[in-house]
Amino acid sequence: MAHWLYKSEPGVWSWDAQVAAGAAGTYWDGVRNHLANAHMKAMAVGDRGFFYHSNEGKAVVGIVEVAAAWAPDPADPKGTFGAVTLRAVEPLPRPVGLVEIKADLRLTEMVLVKNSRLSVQPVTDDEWRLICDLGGLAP
DNA sequence: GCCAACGTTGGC
DNA sequence: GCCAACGTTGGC
Repeated sequence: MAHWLYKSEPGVWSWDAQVAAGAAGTYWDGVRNHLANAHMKAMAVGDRGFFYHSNEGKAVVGIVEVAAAWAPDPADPKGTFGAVTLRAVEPLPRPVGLVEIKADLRLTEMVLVKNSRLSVQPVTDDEWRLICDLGGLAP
């Protein structure tokens, strides 16, 4: 099963808001980047991902999973862009900061480090295990 | 608040 | 179809 990372500015949509949305989850709309869109199209229900706070916090704070597969965004007249539905699974006992990720020589190839602007990113199995470990979770 | 990196737009 | 200009993102 593939792993992913979703960025969100906590001032706009925070981890707490995601948790409050409950098991039904929320439609991750607003993505207008083709690569991010393609990643969401590739997701399967049940795929897990990291929830990352950008700008403020700058840390992986929790785990989410895909509750519903990609569907076109009604707000996009062309139907090109869409999103999956995400629900919160559990918080990281210890958030893993960007500084910590950048300092770890095993994580230098992470998309978060190499292409920090991409809002939805793939995460390798190794990266997944490492960050879960750093965050105090069993992978 | 600045600026680098990236994506998109539009003129040619 | 190229590429310069512009807007946006996000780290610092």
